[in-house]
Amino acid sequence: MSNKRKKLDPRVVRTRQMLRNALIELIGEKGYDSISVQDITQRATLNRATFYLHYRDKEDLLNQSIKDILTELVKGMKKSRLIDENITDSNGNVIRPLSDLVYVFEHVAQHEQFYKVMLGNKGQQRFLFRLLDVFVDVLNERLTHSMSNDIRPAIPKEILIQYAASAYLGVIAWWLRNDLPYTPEYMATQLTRLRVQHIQT
Amino acid sequence: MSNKRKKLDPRVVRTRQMLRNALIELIGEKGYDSISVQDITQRATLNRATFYLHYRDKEDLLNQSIKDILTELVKGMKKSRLIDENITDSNGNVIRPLSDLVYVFEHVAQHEQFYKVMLGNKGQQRFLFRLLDVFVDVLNERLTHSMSNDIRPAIPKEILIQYAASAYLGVIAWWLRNDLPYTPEYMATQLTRLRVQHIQT
DNA sequence: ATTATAATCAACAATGTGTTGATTAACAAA
DNA sequence: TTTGTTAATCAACACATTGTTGATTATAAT
Repeated sequence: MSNKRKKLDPRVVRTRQMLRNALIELIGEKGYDSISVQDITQRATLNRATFYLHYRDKEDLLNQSIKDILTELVKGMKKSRLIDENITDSNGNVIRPLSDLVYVFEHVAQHEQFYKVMLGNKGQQRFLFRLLDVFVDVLNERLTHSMSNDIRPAIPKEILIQYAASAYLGVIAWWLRNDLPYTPEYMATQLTRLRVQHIQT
Repeated sequence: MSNKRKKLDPRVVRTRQMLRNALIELIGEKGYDSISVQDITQRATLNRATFYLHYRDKEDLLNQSIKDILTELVKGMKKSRLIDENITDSNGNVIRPLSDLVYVFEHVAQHEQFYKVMLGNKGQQRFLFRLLDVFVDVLNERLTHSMSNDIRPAIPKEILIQYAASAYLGVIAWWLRNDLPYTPEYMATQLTRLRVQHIQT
């Protein structure tokens, strides 16, 4: 996560981890709004004053957590994308999923609780939109790389990207709501299939 | 909106409307979380006690507003959908948009401030998901009506629906963020085009 | 004009906030 | 193991927000 010039007191690490876990738990239970700093420290079995030693308020705590998770996601996707080719066979059928999409689902599965809460009914919309931005960026890169055969009537690129990025997000949220009923590979394959129908790889 | 057995004191109507407007304004300004009942009544130039005469808390106030808007949306979409045929020409090209989609964009434009706030960064995720459900329901109806030519490899219907519904939602949110750069008809046409690429009308 | 009810106002206990200063506990390095 | 450093605890603080109350004023309907 965050390297602050080599030194990091284990007590600090422990405390922050406990606060974050407590926050996520509580958001899932009663929603972000009705949580007090008291609630968080109580759940984390820490003194309330300790909280203010690390974070300005619960807002601050949440933002830190979001930042860490998304940094990991972006890094992982970039790494996965290096090994991407041969998505379709000679008939244009999808034979394997885009590897960065697979990574996304694996990453989400690994942080299931966090994503379940944040992409659920009681989550924070800020996170949802920041995640959307990650997908938008990725799609933007892909689309600028491959603007070849334009057969279909022109749909503004921006709309196309928003369409697809939101669709990804929605499918992921559905996957979480249903307790990950399919494997990451399977999910990524479905999205890849839907993708090639309106975006030329 | 809501007809409560004919009688509705004009003072009540006025008060509730002022409270709702104040809430939406404030959500857009500083986010739902940091709003106090005091803030709301102050903005609405009403006494704080008056608030509790109408709503249990700010949660309650928000839920009422959401309910009213979505009821109007669903009703309008149902009405529009009665006049739906001849979407594509003989070549399969989209010549006009699905009429209920046009209505959606018109409705959103009419309540621009509300949707801008609720589908923006500081909005409430609850609303987003309830709106998503509206789209899911519509798509579900459509898909059960027309399960004909299955050429492509099977993608679970539920995934397909979540994909499309989320995509709609995302495009609408984008449209709002960019201050409605296209007409409702144009937007609906784009979505209709994207639709026919993976869902057979 | 009279009756009903909505809105105002001041006051209330209860809860949460953010901060402080003093104390105890845990860490890292010699 | 001892020692200096820093993290965590605890009690206490002034302050803001909450939800409710009872009495009063203002507005609507007949």
